[in-house]
Parts: sequence; structure tokens; C-alpha cells
Amino acid sequence: MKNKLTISDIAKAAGVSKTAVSFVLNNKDGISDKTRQKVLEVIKQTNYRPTMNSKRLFFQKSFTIAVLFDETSHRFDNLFYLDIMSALLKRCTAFNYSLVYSEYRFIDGVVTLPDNVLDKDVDGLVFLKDIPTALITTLQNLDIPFVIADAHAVHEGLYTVNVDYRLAAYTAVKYLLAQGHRRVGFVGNTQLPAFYSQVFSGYREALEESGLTVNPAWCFDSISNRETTEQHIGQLLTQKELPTAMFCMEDVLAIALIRYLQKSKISVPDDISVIAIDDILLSNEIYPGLTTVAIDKDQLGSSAIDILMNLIGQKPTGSVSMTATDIVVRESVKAIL
Amino acid sequence: MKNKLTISDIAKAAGVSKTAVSFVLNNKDGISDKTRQKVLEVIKQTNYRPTMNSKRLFFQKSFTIAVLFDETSHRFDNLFYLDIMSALLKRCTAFNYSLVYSEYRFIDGVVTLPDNVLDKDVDGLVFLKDIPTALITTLQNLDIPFVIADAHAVHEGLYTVNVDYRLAAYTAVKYLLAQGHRRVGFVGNTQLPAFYSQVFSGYREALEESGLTVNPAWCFDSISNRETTEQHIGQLLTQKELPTAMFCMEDVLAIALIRYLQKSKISVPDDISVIAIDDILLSNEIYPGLTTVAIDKDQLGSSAIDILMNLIGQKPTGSVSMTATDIVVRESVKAIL
DNA sequence: TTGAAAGCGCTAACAG
DNA sequence: CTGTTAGCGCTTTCAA
Repeated sequence: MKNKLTISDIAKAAGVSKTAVSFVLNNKDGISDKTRQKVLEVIKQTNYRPTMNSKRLFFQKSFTIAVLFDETSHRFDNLFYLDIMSALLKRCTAFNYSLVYSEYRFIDGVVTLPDNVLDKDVDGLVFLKDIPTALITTLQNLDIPFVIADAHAVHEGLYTVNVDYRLAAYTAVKYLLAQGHRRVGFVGNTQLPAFYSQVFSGYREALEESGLTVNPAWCFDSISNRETTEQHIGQLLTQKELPTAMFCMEDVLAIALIRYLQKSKISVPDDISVIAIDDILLSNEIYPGLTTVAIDKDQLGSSAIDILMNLIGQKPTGSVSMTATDIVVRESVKAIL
Repeated sequence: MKNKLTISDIAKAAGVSKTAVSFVLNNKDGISDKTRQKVLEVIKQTNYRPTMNSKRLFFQKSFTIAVLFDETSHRFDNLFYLDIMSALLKRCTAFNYSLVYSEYRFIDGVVTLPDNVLDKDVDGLVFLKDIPTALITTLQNLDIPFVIADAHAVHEGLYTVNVDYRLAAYTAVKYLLAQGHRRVGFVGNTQLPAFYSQVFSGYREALEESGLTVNPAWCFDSISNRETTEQHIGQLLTQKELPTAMFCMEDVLAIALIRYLQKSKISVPDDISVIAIDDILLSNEIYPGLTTVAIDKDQLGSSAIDILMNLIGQKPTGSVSMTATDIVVRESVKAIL
């Protein structure tokens, strides 16, 4: 049980050459059935498993791909990440690849990549959320294939997995309107300008289709966390006419909003309904449960890996665009008569 | 920029042997300063980085360690995991190791390990939370070093990182008493019997030190998620005399409890205060913010890696036991006069 | 202090 | 259909 078996041991035991064993292991043909069976037998008996490290050296590949997080990006929406990591892992496993967890640093415009990337000890990279241009340039110089999953912005010439957030926003607001709401506000931020404008268009279109117009007094575009929520939403509450519903461009923002409203003794959904986009796990755990447009994390993850594998295998490939129109109805939206 | 450089290229360029380059790379001595400088120069010029895969083959080590999650264990307290993974990664990096993310399966008493573990393509394993005995046996047969971080139960002969949850519970309840509470309930479950009994002792001791006794009507030992909360806490609310505070053995349970109380129109902390143990990120995002005993995730993670590295290097090592007595005061506990 | 040579476990030409 | 052989890029004896 102690000394690891090698392909030579198996070859010897089966009375054949290493080549024969190798062929059997890799399901190649050009080998007689009898030999194959004999080898298979020995492998079964000995519980032999070939060593990845030898293959790695031979193929000059690491058979691992890395998920790269921004070192400082940890926020409480990370549950989304763990779900995606599971999806990435599942797909990597199907390709016999490992998934390593890594972090990069981006401070004052300078990018620091982890050693395994600099060493080219990974065959490809997955990023979750958008990455800075400086990083893109660095990566292209390094010549390592990478894909950006859930890229909100559109990058020419890069491989990304995108969600149609315009449609998602449109769907969310349409739902609000169908529940009888006529006064619908908007909560978001412009940190990701492309994302913001997609989502805002969806919001406006839905409104306009019902003959409504955007009321700037109910629109907030600098809400990105709890602090900014508290800073800005206060002025909403002082207005004479309040919206009956707020659409938030991300679940996290909606959760911060609900928290703030509760603190201000405004009931959700009795006084104000709230809807968002994402469906992170957390949204089902707060009270009231958040009604939101679901994003398919499984598809997001596996598409990213599929693209990466094509890139690694030099096969033609392209970005993928996903659609999100499923509303998870929970408790944060009330119908208005 | 295309063809990867090898040690031979560097040796040739520097006009020395591969051995010399290897010595320089590994800071060995037995080499003249002049040669060393020459080699260093070439390395700098060429930006040469040695290939891990060759080392891996030579040393018969993968220089990677795996974090293994139970495939089905994803709950919303996973934020705790991401924090720990960051800590694990940081420490792995310090040792020049990679961290791979993997999942194992445990269904109907049968354990399925991922291929990289079966292939011994990882040098060590970290588990977060306790693992089933069947898994322990399997691992011992495979002869792969592993450590259980945040093991609640005590395992003879295994390496674990434990937290003194008795003390943590004691500290939490003491805090409640200091705020004037005299009627304090308990919420937990016996899924991890050792964990339960530690925590319950801490709870009882604190009470008894103040001349109070445990009131069984306020103690719940089968609360593990939202469903069981709704099932059991209902009967608490029908009692004539309610507790003024509830101590929960985990943040997640406290969050479920708060959600349920809010649904039942019981105000936290005005009607009932809530305290717990863990300090997951989520606890700062709900309303009211959860007051809780913090667990040091950084220490948890790095201790686990330190133990593992000792195990891998065949150095003597031992389990580590952590202490948690810091209370993060937020809004879920009210002082009673 | 140096360099030649062997070998880690595997794959794939290439001959037979 | 089968086996011999030469590497993949590194480390490390071992002799000079």
C-alpha cells in the first residue's frame, strides 16, 4: 500500500510493454483485445492510477484552471460566487481539470497576479465580474486564455459570458406593473456604466410601454452598499409622493434598501414593494423574502468553462449571452388594487 | 515571447551548466559568486520562471492542497467558507502551494472522493466542519494527510482546529446577563452532539453563576434551519411568560429566528434580544444587525494549513484549540433596566 | 566550484 | 499488433 505503482510495474505484471499499458489507459486502439483484457485485469487488481504529474510534464499543461477573485472584492453577495464555483468545478471535472482558487490584486492601477498565473502553471483563467483594463492587457501579454463570467460590460475581442440585464430589468418592472404598481423607483449605481445603462433602459422601456415616465426624484444612481443607501434614500422618504415600489439592479442593493426601510419604520411590502435581479441565496433568508429575477448560475459557470476549454484546445469559440426572465416570487412585492 | 524557456536555455545563455542554474534558483551554495551573478543576470533579462510540472514529477509531490466541501452542504452560512478559503489561500501561498477547490459526496453512508484525491494529486486535504467516520477511514487507508478545520467534535488521533465553544457560549450569555436579562432561552440542535453539549454547558454555567436555572420551556434543541424554526418556535410564543433574550448556538440559527420573530410581529430587540456565535458576514447585513461572538477565520484557516504542512513535511504537530470571547455588538440585544 | 549524466512516470515516434 | 527508445524540465548524485 505504500510505494506508488508506476506504469512499468503494471507492464511487468501484465507481461507487456509500457506502451501497451498506456494505450489501454487512454482507450487507444492498435492493441489486441487479449492484451487489453490482461492489462485491464492487472489494473483492477492493483488499483493502479497513473500519475498526473508525468502527463503534465509531457503535455506541458497543468490541467488546471484558476478562478481569480479580486483580493479586496469580498462582499456579502459572495454566495453567488460559491454557487458559480460549484458550477465551474462540475464542468472542470467533466474535462478532467482541477479548479484552483486564487486572488489577484489591483491597487492604484497596478495589477499583481498570483505566482501560479505568472508561472503559467494554469491553463486558463475565469474571472467573475468585470476586470480592469490594465489586467486585460497584462493577461494578453502573458498569453493565457481567460474568460470573464458575468461580465457586465461588453469587451470587444474578449470572451465573456453575459446576461441580458436589459431584458431582466424589463421583466422585473413589467411584473411590478402587472401587480398594479404605477409609481416605481430605481436603485442602482454607475460603477459598471454598461450594466447601469442596460438595466436603466429596461426599467424605462417597461414604464413607457405602460404610458408612464421615469420620475427622476425616485431614481438613485449612486447606491452601492449600506452606507450609500443610508446617505441617499433618506431624501426619498421626505418626498410628499412616495413610490409604491422600487426596482433595484442587484439583490444586494435591495437587501440594503429593505434593511434601511425597516429601520425607518417603512414596511416592505405593505408600504413599498421591492424587486431586484440576481437571486442570491441570501435573498431567501431575509424577511421579507426578496422577489427577484433569477440568474442561472449553473449555466453561467459551465458556459465559462466550455469557452475556456475551446480556447485551450484552440477550437473556435465565442462569447455567450444568457437570458434571464424567471421571476422568483417571494414576499417583497405586494399587489396593488 | 512564445516558446517557453527551459533551464537549458538559461544555462546556455549564461555559459554554465544546468546544475549551476538550478543551484541559483534554489539559493543553494557551492557556487561562486561570479557564476551566481551571471545566472541571476540572465534570469532577470529573460524573465525566466522554472516550470512547476518538472519539480512536481521529480519530487513526486503536487504542491497543491485541496479544500473539500460536502457536495450537498451548501447553505447560506457559506460566507464563512469564503472567508476561510481566503485565509487558507494566503497561508498556502506563503508555502508556495496551490489551493484547489473540490467536493466530496456522502450519500447513504457511502463516500465518493474526487479524482484528484484518489489520484493522490494533492498533498493534503482541508475539511471545513466535521466529516463522517466513513470518510475518515477512507482517508486513512488512502494515507493522505488531512486536517479538519472547525471540527466541533473531538476526534482522537486526528488533526483538527477547534474552537472552545463552551467558553464562547458562556461569554455570550454572560453578556446578556450583564445587560440585565434574567430570562434567557436557548436555540440549537444536536446534529453535532459534542458541539451541542459544549455550547449548552456554557449557557447553563453562565446562568447558574447568576443564580438562575435553565428553563426547559425556553430551550430548543432541534432547530437547524428555517423550516424547523417555524415548526418549533411557534410554541414558544404561546407561553404566558416569554424570555427577554434568546441565545443561539450559530449565527444562521439566529438569523432564522429573527426572521421568524419579525414575521410574528415580535420586535427584535425591543421584545426579545438575540445573540449568537460565529459572526458570519451576513450578520452585519440583516436588520437588526446581529450581536454575536466572533470566530477568527484567519487564524482558523492558517492554523489548518500550518498543521497540514507539518504533516506533509513529517514534522511533529498537533491539533490547535482556539478561544473566542470577542463580542461584536450590533443591534439585536437591548439592555434591560 | 563545476558539469555530465541519470532519472522522476508518462507518451508517442518508430521499428519490428 | 507489439516493444524499444527518446524525451518532457527539472534536481541531484558523482567525478573531475
